[in-house]
Amino acid sequence: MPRTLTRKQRERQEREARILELGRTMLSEVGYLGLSMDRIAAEMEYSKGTIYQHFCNKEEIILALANEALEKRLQMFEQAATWPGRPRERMAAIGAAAEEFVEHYPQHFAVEQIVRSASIWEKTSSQRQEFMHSCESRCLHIVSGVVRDGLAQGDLKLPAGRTPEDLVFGLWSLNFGAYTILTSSDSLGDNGISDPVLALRQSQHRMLDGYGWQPLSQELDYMALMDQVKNEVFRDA
Amino acid sequence: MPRTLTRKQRERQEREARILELGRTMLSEVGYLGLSMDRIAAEMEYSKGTIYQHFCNKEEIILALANEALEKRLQMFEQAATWPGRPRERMAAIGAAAEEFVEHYPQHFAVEQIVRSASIWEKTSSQRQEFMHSCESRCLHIVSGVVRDGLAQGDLKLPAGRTPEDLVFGLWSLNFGAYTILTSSDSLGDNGISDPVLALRQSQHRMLDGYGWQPLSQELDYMALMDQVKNEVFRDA
DNA sequence: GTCAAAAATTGACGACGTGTCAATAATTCC
DNA sequence: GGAATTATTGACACGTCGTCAATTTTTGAC
Repeated sequence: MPRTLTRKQRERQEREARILELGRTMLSEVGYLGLSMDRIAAEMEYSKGTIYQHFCNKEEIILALANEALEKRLQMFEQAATWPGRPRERMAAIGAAAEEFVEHYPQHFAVEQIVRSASIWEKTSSQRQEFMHSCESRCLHIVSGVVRDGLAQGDLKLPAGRTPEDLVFGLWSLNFGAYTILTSSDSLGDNGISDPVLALRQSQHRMLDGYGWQPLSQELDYMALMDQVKNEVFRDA
Repeated sequence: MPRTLTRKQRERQEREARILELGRTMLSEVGYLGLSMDRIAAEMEYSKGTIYQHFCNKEEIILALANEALEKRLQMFEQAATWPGRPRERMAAIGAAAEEFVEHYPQHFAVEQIVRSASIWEKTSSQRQEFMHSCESRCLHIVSGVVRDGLAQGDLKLPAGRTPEDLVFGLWSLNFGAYTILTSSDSLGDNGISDPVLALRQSQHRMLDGYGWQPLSQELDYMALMDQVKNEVFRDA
């Protein structure tokens, strides 16, 4: 047989993909609590036992979805980091990728939030945990690489004792926090925050300005650049 | 009767306080999923029905705890905002308050995260929801007030069309995101982020520097100032 | 002090969820 | 064709939520 997978194995994979597909939909529609193995089984027209053959608990499904999300974002970051231009422009491109990710795969972002909050972690296999760590780590590495390029070119200086990763941690926190608040608060407008996504962009760029990262945002229109990146790099998505 | 509350009413209040106390402990020990009305009832040596007299579901308990947390932080922010000094120093004082809050009431912060992620919101009474919004709003107002003071004194300028609230949104996101990541990730150290709390401080100050807010962090040691605020204002806590 | 009305408390119950596993059905391969 | 292997099933034990009729306790009028 020249095939690497038997028919059985392919069917199994397809079914697993269907479970994840359904899981993602359910998760974004009814949340973590609404996601039930019983309902997945009913919807798929398989018995519960069969579903448990694939994922030994709810949380495994969720972490598998989170891993898909992280992989997707990693890929988008890798693409964004190749943007031609000075390091600071590439940072803006990554910012655009982060924005695009949340906008285009809202369920993916929702899964990330869930994994960070509910006590899902303990119930999952170390294999998937390691995969998640690895994605996170590589993602961080891409961004800190751009910071290192900026440092090498003398475009910015870090305070004594601070690493590129510390700077990235700030950007990461800012992004994660902003989108978490954004998706879980319906009263931002009432509090004078009419365009939180724009506010997030500004905050990011002001932060980089604060590190003295050239060219500063007075010299270059990063808002326009980010729109351009979203149009040119991620237009097909 | 000179008393405003009857014995019955006082007993009721005390029991309610005990429920919340127990709820807070359980929540931080076993998480949202581990918190069960059955267990609360057993632990309190009352029947389930009695507990339901106080809170008509799990989520109400959690939101009540969240409200306590928000009230506590509001109080700390109010205190911090009275710090004598220029607006930017008062911002640093508020940053110190935020830090102190998370460190000193970790369960409180954990509750906030839970409310923002799990689908708790829909199941709760509008009364508690409004209280939460009100706390949030007042908290924001304190901080944006300091920004307005800074603007009035000419210490910073905002980009065209941006409100003080947009700036505060950035700081809020940064803080919330950082502490969320911090408490839900055990691999930060492996990724070169050895002191995330310090990284958060830096990020905040760089962001304010980016807005050109005087005095800049090169001119004034905000790290020392924050430590001082924590020692002098929040020493007793 | 007595006792009926009101209020508080109880816990069995139905509905639903998880994860298991002996029984059953389908598939493989000799 | 049929024994061995593998896949699938769904009843089951257990746990949780929120309800509500039944029971106990408290109240206050006499």
